[in-house]
Amino acid sequence: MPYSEEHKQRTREKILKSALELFSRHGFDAVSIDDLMADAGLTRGAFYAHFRSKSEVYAEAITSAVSLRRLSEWQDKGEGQGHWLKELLLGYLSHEHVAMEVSPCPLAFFSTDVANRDEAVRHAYTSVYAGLNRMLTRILGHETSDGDEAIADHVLAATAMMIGGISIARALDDPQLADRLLNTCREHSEAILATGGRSRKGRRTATVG
Amino acid sequence: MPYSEEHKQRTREKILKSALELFSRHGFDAVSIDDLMADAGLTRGAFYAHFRSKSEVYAEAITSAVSLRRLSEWQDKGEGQGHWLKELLLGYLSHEHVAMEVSPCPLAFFSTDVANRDEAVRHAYTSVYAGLNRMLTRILGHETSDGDEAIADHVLAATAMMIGGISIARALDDPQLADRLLNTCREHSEAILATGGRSRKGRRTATVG
DNA sequence: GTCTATAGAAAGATAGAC
DNA sequence: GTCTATCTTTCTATAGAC
Repeated sequence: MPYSEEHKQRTREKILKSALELFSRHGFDAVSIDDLMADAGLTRGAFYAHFRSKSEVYAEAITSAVSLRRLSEWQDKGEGQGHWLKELLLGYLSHEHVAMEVSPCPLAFFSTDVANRDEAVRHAYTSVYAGLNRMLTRILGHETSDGDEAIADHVLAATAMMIGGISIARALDDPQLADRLLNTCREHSEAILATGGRSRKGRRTATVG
Repeated sequence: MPYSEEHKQRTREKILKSALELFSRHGFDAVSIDDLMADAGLTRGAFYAHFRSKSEVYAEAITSAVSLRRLSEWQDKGEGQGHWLKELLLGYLSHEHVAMEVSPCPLAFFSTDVANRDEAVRHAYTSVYAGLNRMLTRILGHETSDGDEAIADHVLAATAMMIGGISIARALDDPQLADRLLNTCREHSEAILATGGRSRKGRRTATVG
């Protein structure tokens, strides 16, 4: 065959990178397969050698976007947990993230769009969301006896504030208000994560499938 | 003229009601003007006697959806503030809201979609969002000397968690996880609103245009 | 104000050459 | 694997009758 397996893999990743960028910037329906493939440096026809449908590439973009690996590396840096947490929140709730100067988080940029898509897309979103919260719970040392399947309630609340904060900031046309929103979400979510839910009655955790 | 001004107004409100419902359920691009007008009991052609474009009806749907009036009434009920707050959060972060059995909040259901639309839409979203936070700040009695233009930072953080929580819950395909998410967001946002930001350094507030 | 008819553009997905 | 060509559907917006 004239194209190596490795070449196909590289092309696939190029398409997924364009997908994350374009779907984040314009939404699912506003991006055509023409747009997507042009951004990846190819044409329409090549698309279907990699994905069966537009919906499939959307789901794959969600799954492949979140580098949980990177989150894992952070915890092993040996730096203080407080410092690590501050860095994470500073990066996530930042103007750079709103302006997409860094890789956008699909949990925030796709959220309302995902609710309107098919079951496979919603499942991909759920997996990534649960994975992120599981990882954060573990890194912060708040896991229960259920092992790394556990997600702490206060982590869910904190990530909801983070995702909500950046989503709203992106929609606002008032930079000053967006700025205040990002700052206060950063402070409050840090407080929630740092206390480890200890300030709340019954530090409840549970497992998810 | 064969149609009274009152009749036109009623038709307009019917279209806006359908717009909120359909745009919430399917997203901006997935709703055609045909769909919208059919839901309102009319046909395509009548649309342009009420709105200049699809984008305009979207912006109007955001503005007209949020009944700040209702929020005002609540505060005058004379019931304890804690009880009032609990009711608000129970209604907002509920399955009924996710399932759209009550009128959906465009701040949550439109958020990522608004970021991709034109300036008028983003301005409508910003106005409604600022108005909600201003109102909550005032009702909770945390306003500053700046008057009712003031928005308290902790209110911004709490509404971000509320909006983020319901947005994510809607996207998830795991009802159990969605349930836990709604509950923990309710508890945490209530805690943030109830303390009035007193647990945080420098209870900062500022004005917005 | 509301209707039907239509113009004009663009979309998702497939077919077949290379 | 990637290309161009095309089928088929759907959309926004306008025109003109009532």
